[in-house]
Amino acid sequence: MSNNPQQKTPDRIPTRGENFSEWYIETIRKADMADYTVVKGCMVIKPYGYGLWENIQAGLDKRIKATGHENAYFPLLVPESLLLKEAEHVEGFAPECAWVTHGGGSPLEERLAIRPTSEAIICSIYANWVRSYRDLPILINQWANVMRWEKRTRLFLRTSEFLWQEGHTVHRTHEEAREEVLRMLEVYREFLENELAIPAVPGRKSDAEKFAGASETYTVEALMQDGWALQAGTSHDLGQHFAKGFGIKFLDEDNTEKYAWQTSWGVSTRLIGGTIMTHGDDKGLRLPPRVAPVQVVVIPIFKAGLEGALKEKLGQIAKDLRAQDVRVREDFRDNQRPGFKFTEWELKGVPVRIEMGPRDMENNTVAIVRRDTGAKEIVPVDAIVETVKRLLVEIQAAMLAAAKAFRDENTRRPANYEEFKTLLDEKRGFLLCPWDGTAESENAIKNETKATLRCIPFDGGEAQPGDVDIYTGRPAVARALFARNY
RNA sequence: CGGGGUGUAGCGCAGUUGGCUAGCGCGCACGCUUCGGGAGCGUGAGGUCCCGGGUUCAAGUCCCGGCACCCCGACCA
Repeated sequence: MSNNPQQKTPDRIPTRGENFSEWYIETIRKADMADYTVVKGCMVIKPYGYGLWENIQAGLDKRIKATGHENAYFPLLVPESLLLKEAEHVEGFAPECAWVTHGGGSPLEERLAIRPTSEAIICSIYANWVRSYRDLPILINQWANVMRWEKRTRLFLRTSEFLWQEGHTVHRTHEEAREEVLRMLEVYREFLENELAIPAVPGRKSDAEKFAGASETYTVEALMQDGWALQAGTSHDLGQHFAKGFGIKFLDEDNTEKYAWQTSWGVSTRLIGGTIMTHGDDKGLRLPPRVAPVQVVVIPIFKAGLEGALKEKLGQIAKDLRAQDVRVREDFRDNQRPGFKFTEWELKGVPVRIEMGPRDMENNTVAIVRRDTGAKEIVPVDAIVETVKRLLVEIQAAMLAAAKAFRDENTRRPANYEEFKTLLDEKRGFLLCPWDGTAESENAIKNETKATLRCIPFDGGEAQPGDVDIYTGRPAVARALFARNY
């Protein structure tokens, strides 16, 4: 629906400045990552988007296993009676549940929720598994789809069905559970930083923003290029709430029966949206090399009579790179011109492009172009592997550095509420300010400015002497990060 | 679930006070010439005009009802 049909050229994406949200959607679709389907909020994750997800999965799965967890799989359907066992939990999730009411043509005796998250089903099973303190801890993760009936959906950021991993652990003591919660939050933070080049801020959620049924929720909050915050991952201290609701009890060493302590933690395909909004530019995606489905694309510049020789030469280069575990795509299509291919692969965010044409053939060189800066260098063929490997590392580091700089520049400390509102309207970004710890203050700010309390950061979240709440003026108990959020 | 907008070829759109065989650009197929930053020419394929009813000699166009999607708000990983 263009309001300016005369000037809108097909197949080009809007700039981020013109309309960030349109830029986001168009980039995803033009880069061929995802598509809409007939069911509202249910998207197809196309191979290129799924390839990114697979790389995210691989990197995270490795870390989850390295911290002692195993994968398992629990059922999709949750009997309503199980969902009802934890009061706050059901209150939080019931409104967005999809229900199965019929099976094989007959009404079911009890309707079944399609899991919006798996605490209920998993806790009901854990209750059977736990008898003794010797059965603990239980350290299980699952990769699954979940469904939440969202009123307003958006590719990758908020879809009715989405993919995620959810860790569900059971512990003997609260201390052990708390360590687990913080350990996994740190896994997320480190993963985001080192794989996705997203510098997220770890911290604790306020009571109002907690997971339904948790004692405490911890989060890693990222800042998108439009100044809106994105909750990138959460880790919950579930206390004994679910253990009590589902009867997860064990006989401890001292021969007394005790309720277990639990955690859960997850990240979702939303990370794909976060990666796009952190790094993309007006040419399209920019994918961090470590997770890019294609790290290097090789493109021949054909000249009559040289097609075969160019393909052979580039094929060998691709092979040499693959031998070093570089993910390479050869674009040998003869129905597209080089310029078209350059644009297309830039749109798809491939970190490095290698071009070879007649001139290079003659000189035994290639042109290597990096996606993040556009810088081009001519490199002798026998230096390609080394150059590419160096560039992939450099690009990853440069992307993280740029994202960090952006986050830091856009984290501000308003001196008073007036400045808070002005900064929010004019600059957006993170606003770090003293908070009195009450929902009253938090809600008032939310209602008046649409900024929510994203977290009390681990680093910088302590109240300083003399700090007073940015809204109420009462003595502050912490410094909290506020932002408008996705 | 409230406010606004839009539904015409795969995509982006035009279509006059109701009128003839529903158009244009891009893309797609085929052919030739091309290829170092979105190629040119030629030929061609492609349509339940969102759905259902109504008015009319005649509906993409007017009327009524429905549906879907998008944008803006309230709820959320």
